[in-house]
Amino acid sequence: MKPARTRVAPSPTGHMHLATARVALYDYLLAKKTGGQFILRIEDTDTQRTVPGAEQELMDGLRWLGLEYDEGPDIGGPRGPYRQTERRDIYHAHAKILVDKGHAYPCFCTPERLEKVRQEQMKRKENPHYDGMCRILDPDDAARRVAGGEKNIIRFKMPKDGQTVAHDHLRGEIITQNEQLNDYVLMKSDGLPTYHLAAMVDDHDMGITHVLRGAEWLSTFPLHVNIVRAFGWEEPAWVHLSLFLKPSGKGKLSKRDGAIAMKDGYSVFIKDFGQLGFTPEGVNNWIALMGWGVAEDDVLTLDQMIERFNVDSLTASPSAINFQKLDHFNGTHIRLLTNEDLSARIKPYFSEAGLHVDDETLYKVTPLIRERLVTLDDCLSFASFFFKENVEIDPAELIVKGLDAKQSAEILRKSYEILSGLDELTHATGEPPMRVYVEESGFTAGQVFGLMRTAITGQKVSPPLFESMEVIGRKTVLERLKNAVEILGKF
RNA sequence: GCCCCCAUCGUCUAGUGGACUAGGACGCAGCCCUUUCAAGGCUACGACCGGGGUUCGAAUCCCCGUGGGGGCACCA
Repeated sequence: MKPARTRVAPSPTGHMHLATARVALYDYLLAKKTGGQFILRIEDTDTQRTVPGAEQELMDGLRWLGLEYDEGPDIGGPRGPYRQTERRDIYHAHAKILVDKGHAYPCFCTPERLEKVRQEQMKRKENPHYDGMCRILDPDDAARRVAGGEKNIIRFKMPKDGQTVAHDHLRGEIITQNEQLNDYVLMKSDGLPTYHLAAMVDDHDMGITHVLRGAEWLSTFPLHVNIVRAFGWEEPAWVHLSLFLKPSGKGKLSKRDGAIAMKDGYSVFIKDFGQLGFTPEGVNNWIALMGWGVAEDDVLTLDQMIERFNVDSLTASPSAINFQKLDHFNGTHIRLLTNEDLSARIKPYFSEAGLHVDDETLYKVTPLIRERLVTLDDCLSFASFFFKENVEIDPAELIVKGLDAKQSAEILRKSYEILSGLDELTHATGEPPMRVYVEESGFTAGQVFGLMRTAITGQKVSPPLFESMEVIGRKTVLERLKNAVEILGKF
């Protein structure tokens, strides 16, 4: 396959969300697979909706995911600029070409008139559309009015008869009766182009070979094809990706769903995932498989995805997002990390919680919790006690089911005695004598070890007990046992 | 309302006319392992939207329904 040039072209109007990330992922995979380039282009022609910081968030998001682009607004490239507001002249020149060729025309209608026309059409139960008032103007007259400074916009002159046959890579031919199509606006009164013109011009100008975009563009697809053909350009391969649906499957996933997801510790915004303890690997794997059919072995790293990727195996039907699957992929990829890597990744969560973490201890703790982590921040609930001076114990937790305070105290006293008799406390030295004690005492392993766990870790759930004690160290373990006995003594 | 797209387990999907008793993954249930929680292993449950064609043969091709989704801006 020839090297593909792909692009992700988001508009900086809000937080970067899942759908943008997936388009970018597939763009990236296709480009890397074929030895081509992946480009970031900012579509900021709606100056009203542009929000400060959104562009930076997009760039940060792509980098966090590991989707390094080869060309973009901040790094430049041979086909720049990569911000549409910096390409005004290009669009004006191209709009003029279409007008000169008779494929577009100036329109002098006011927004007020347009609104009135729309109202009347709706009253008559017609489809709202431009009524073509300026389409039939004499081109020379129109040109004179424009030259005279009269306010105007440029509309595309859509063919009135026949049909448009457009080819979507995943769906085949999409045939539209031209009478269904509208004379869409190409150039707005603010002097900036609409998406329809800007994207077509840029994709051509930047040598894009494959246009991957959301299926919400399918309805204006025939328009776009007509624009490209009016210029006489070769078309890219059009790939309309299936939409992401809300977890319920009811309706397209929207930015508003972010707030809902956040309550459960999830998000639809890329910026949040790191904070929530998700890894780029997990997120990539998750979104990759919504819309891309992999028969088996679906745990994939970016490199493995590149190897396996194939545009033909993308799916056309919409997919409901499923956060449980994100958890699964996240946990799986965490377990795939090396000890050093995982340690480095969980360290910030401890720091943010105000805990001082020394690397030596951390390297010993990480193997103990790695297979228990679903998200990186789970490290806090499992391992905070390793980095605290004292643990807080709920006295009620020290009374194990089936035992009274006296018996519990006895177990802990005996444990203290056994462990304090050891020169060294490790997993290997600590467990055998305790096993013997369990055997001889008649208490169950669950009772004895459960009590010790509470006393030493302050938690009912923790990493394996003896491994944990080894990390904590003999001195601290004994202190905590003693402390627990004292607490029990107050009963 | 009009136009367009889609349709396999609850969810993501494999399947491109015979190898389908329809495969995998998540979730769910059970069992094993086990000092807790996990991880891991095993097992179970679970789907071709309906109706017509085409064909010796259809999950797979065609048509019609139905359902779901998207779009109908001087937004992208």
